[in-house]
Amino acid sequence: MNIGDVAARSGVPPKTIRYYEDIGLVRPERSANGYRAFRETDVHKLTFLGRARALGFSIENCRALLALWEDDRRASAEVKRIASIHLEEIDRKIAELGEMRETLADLVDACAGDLRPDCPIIHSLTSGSAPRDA
Amino acid sequence: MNIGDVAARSGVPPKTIRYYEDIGLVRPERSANGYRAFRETDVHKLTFLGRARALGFSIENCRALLALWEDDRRASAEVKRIASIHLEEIDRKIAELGEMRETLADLVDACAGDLRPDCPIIHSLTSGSAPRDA
DNA sequence: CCTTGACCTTCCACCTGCTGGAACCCCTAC
DNA sequence: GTAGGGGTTCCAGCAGGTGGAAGGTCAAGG
Repeated sequence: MNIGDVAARSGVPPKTIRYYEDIGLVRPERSANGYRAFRETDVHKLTFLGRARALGFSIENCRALLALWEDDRRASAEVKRIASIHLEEIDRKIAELGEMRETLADLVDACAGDLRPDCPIIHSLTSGSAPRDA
Repeated sequence: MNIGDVAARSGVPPKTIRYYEDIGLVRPERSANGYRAFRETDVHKLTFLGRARALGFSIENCRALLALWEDDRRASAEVKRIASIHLEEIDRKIAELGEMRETLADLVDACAGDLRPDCPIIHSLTSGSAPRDA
């Protein structure tokens, strides 16, 4: 199977597949003409990678998950551990973005958005106070 | 004022300040010895930048906001426009992370996390089905 | 006067995770 | 034979810094 077919079937773009080979996530064979020759398992691997990436797992986590995926004698605890840590990280990011959102929404709300130069957003970025009062 | 003092007062690390000079966000003078010589306004600018970055504004948005900050005749509408667009982007990111979180939380929840190899997380990444039932 | 240590300078490499493009090869169809 | 749609390699670049090496500067202490 050529890279284009694999890309179509796994949903991972050819460029990305080549990159994944580069960093050792997949190791396709080579045909006589120099083309990468993928097996069914490679398609499965890449699909797996695509899903893991879509859940926000880092490449390094993907590498670990892939190893566990390939290991019949894995302990599900290890998978759960990786996923839990990642989940916490996502929660942290959501919290961080949520705080940004709150502050920013308040500022946008407080700004008249007209032709006058006076602007609570600029003011807040300058002096660091949120426009809670006023 | 030397870069260390400015860093301490603005909260922006020296390395980052140099980088900001590199990309033209600040333009400190130079002392006879070659050291960067910052004025009070540079401290204010960097503080402004630090706050804007903390709110997640991109460097290019920061550049635009800085220009508006320096323009006495700005229209607050322009500031609000930039902030609103950024706010929408944050909302999109939060939504995206929220979806990841949901899926991942379900998976983590469904995983026994013991010594057995059977794992809904791995299974979901393999076959694409969430463990809604079971 | 010399040294020590904390500054400062520049430049270059690295991080994450790809993506775009150039220059080239291969294979099939017409 | 030639046009097209594959494939290949390698190099550069995105954001937004960060780390480190090699070296210059300056104030204080011996």
